[in-house]
Amino acid sequence: MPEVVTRSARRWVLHLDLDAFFASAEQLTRPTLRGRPVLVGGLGARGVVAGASYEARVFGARSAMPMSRARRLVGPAAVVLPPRGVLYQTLSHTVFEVLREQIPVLETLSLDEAFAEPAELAGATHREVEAFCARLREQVRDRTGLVASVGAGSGKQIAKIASGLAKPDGALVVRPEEELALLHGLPVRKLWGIGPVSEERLRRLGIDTIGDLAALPVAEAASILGATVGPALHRLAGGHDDRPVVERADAKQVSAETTYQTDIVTLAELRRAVATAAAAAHRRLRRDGRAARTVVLKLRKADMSILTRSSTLPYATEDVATLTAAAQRLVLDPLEIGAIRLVGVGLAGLSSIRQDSLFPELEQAPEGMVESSPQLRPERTAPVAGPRWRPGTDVRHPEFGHGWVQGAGHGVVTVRFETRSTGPGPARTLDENDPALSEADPLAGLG
DNA sequence: TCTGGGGTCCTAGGACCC
DNA sequence: TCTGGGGTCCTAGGACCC
Repeated sequence: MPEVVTRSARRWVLHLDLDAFFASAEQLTRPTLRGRPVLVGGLGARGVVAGASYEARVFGARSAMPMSRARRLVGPAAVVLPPRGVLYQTLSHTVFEVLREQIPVLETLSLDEAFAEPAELAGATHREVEAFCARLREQVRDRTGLVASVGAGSGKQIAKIASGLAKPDGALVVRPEEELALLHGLPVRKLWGIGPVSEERLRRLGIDTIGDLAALPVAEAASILGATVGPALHRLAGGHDDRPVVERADAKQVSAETTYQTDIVTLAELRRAVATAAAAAHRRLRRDGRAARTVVLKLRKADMSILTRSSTLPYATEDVATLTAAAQRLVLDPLEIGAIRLVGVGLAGLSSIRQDSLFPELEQAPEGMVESSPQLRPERTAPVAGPRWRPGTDVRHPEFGHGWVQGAGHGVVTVRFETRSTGPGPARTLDENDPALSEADPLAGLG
């Protein structure tokens, strides 16, 4: 047994969170959008908000809200854009790189959040931690143009709560002697791990604040919230949080799912949708260089209930035909179970069997040519007879440079020519068939 | 006007083995 | 003709996170 080092040094955990990340990334690369209410998310009838700028939040728009509702709240000034995942991933990567230059161990939670426990802050004073956080925020802003808020405290829970309170564009370092009072005054829902169901269950019992939860006997917390989660949350509510900050492990599962504009009602349609989802999930599997043993089919019915079926193969494989066939064997007939709005395929039981090949180009064979029928429109695609250019698309013009489509229709397309460094650019209306106009890489907007 | 997509972890029952 | 207990794997569902 290694010797246990008892440290009297005060522990400081940081939580960094980018402010309105998706919307800010749009405003960064498309200067015209700065100061305007931006909604990022699905554009179709079943779309939801993935990110809302602070200008849009003023009207009550929020993440996870149906886009139609957010649109109505914000009104005609709303700028609605499809997500540009590549851009967000690239910016996120840069932000984490900046952080890693000073903090070697980083626990990323998502594209826009990370925990850190800088060794140099062990035993630091409140003032020193504040200075450190200020420096981090400044560096993120200087190097990426993005605004991050930072929270700090003696553990992950308090650090995360602090960053939430620090938003927008702030930092909050909670003194150890102030933690309990801060924690106990907050509603239980603020505790990481208490969602709508647990919140309601606690509310019925008159437990509204984190302080109320902490005052409960552990056994009662366990009976309300579960034998594992209950005691864990009870400890957090009492301010006990010694969970370490560790690098994220490899993903345990990859998946791909699509909500369709109109419900799937026939077996033939469902089979095509499963093939599409399996192919997309397989692309992720291959990108990660992994093989999968378990295939999970996920169906969301029209009533929003979720049905899953899974099957485990005798060995892990990266073969798309084998994995797709396994998914197809799990399919249920919509005529029997009812209309289906979402189809997903998950691949689990992952192992990294990828070996370096002498002839890697031989493995770059084209994807299985699986296409959804014209009737099966995923949420993200344009209407069948829509205009040639979709709003939000990145484009390039040899004379005007990089830009993005603001609107299209009636044979013309309006393009805003600008990037991060140009400042607000001019809008030009061009013929939709203008041969000089071509689709461009979203990352060109970072120029 | 309804409710995305990508994940993690927990629970509980049954099969199967020793 | 009765009867245990532990461990592991698999499956299905559900809560929760951003």
